[in-house]
Amino acid sequence: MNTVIASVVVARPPCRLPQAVRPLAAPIRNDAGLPWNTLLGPPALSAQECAGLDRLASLRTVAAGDRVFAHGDAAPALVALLSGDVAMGRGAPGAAMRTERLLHAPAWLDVGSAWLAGAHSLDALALTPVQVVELAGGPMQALLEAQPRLAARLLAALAGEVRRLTAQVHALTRQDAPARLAGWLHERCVATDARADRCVLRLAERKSDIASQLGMTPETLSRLMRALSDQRVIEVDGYTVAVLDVPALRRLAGG
Amino acid sequence: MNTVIASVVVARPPCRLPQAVRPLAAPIRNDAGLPWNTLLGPPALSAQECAGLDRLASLRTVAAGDRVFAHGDAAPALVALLSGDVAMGRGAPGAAMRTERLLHAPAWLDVGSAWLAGAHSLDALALTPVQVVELAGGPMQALLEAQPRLAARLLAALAGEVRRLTAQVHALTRQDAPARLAGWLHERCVATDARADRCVLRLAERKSDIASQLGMTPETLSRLMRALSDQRVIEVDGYTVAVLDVPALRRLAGG
DNA sequence: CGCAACATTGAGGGCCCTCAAGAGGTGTGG
DNA sequence: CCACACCTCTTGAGGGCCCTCAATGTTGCG
Repeated sequence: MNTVIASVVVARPPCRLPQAVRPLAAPIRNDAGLPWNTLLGPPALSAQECAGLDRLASLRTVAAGDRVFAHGDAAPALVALLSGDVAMGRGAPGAAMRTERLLHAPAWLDVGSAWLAGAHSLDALALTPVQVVELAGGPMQALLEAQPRLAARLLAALAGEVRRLTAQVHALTRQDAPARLAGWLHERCVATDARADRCVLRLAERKSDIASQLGMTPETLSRLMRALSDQRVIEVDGYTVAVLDVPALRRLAGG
Repeated sequence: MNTVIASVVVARPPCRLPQAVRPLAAPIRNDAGLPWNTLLGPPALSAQECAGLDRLASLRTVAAGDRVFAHGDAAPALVALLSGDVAMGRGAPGAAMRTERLLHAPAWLDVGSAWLAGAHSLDALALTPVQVVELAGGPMQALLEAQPRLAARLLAALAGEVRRLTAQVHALTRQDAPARLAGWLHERCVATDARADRCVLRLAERKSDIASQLGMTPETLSRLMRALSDQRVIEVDGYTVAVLDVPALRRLAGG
């Protein structure tokens, strides 16, 4: 008998998102403008600055289930996500990757590594068909000399990453699982409406991905959500979470 | 009777370090050159770039036990440590602060917040008499327009922070306490001598600070060190750790 | 209808924290 | 000089938090 080990691992989306959170197939932007202003935040860039970035930009598409890049890969360029969803994490190739962060376009995938002449420190896995833009490090450095104001924007982008990561380290070392979940929910509430005492959140990702980002297991997340429901702090219906008592969340988060 | 609440809290070093790790009183540099090259790494800066930074630099001294800055303070400037030791962490004023990171001069204390027009996200507590240099954000931005190459150096500094924090988040969410300790020791060995199978480390900080940075308690750290000793992977004598088996450390760290 | 993926719930156990006591080292005041 | 206070580290006992494993329910798809 011809025993051929033919288990070719077909690249495919690693997960099936429930209908409720499945992202609508976002139309790929084919019009001229790349979303620099969204990536770099206000104030708006000058036309000259946008043109400079456009000239350097190199587009690439990645199929769902493939990696945009892998940890350890040389990182010669800044990488930003133009369309689609990407999970950042680390895992052996072929094996399931544990998501440490989930990004929806538009967003930077790696705005730092290129400056160190180093390697990406995480894997980036396309969850949907994905389009990314890359800005080669060397030409980018030259562009900064012509357009020095761009540098401040990139510094701000990196500084934001530092702030986010610092907060995450603090949460992981100083807060237990209930406090981390309360903090995560509270942050989302504030982002929706800074003053309201109640708000409604729609979860845009699988609960197991949320758990993974919070450094806990899906089982623990489920139990904690149940506990918050029992305390009447939230009401959970599938992927819709109604927050009934925002101050209680802040209290539970320890702040 | 005149009951005067006279318990003035005298600012003093919050801890007593054992002689073995107590830093030698480093002479304050009063000579002209500020250590920009050490802070920003190779290649060396041009004389013009150094002069530009010198012009913006504003020195400040902080007594042992005082805060260089507190979390939530407005951060109008980049802050670097010129001499002394500083513990970064978060804690109520007056209360004991849990160290999340310990820095020895020269090093950046906060190279990011100023770009966000935001606030420091951690407290910085002087453990020894400390001298810091501050570079105001606005003038700094102007300097970058005159000296665009400086921007790349600052981007690299921030990118390094991002890489370090990303690794720390990964360790905290994906490794248990023994693996984190093994990884920490292994990293120090590699920094000392990349190829050797054994090396000797001198701990430059209290073990409780090491534990705090690794997200565990001093008791757990002590037990783990004992366990590694029993396995003949390391030998501990006070603040001297002799690593007998570097590959075993790498294995225990899960990589 | 069967299958696959995700979420939920329960039982059990291991890791690590908390609390407490004691040893060793360092600075202070008598 | 020496007793004492203070800080740190170590070691042990106990317990709680959260992970692991397993079974079941739900939803979407072929």
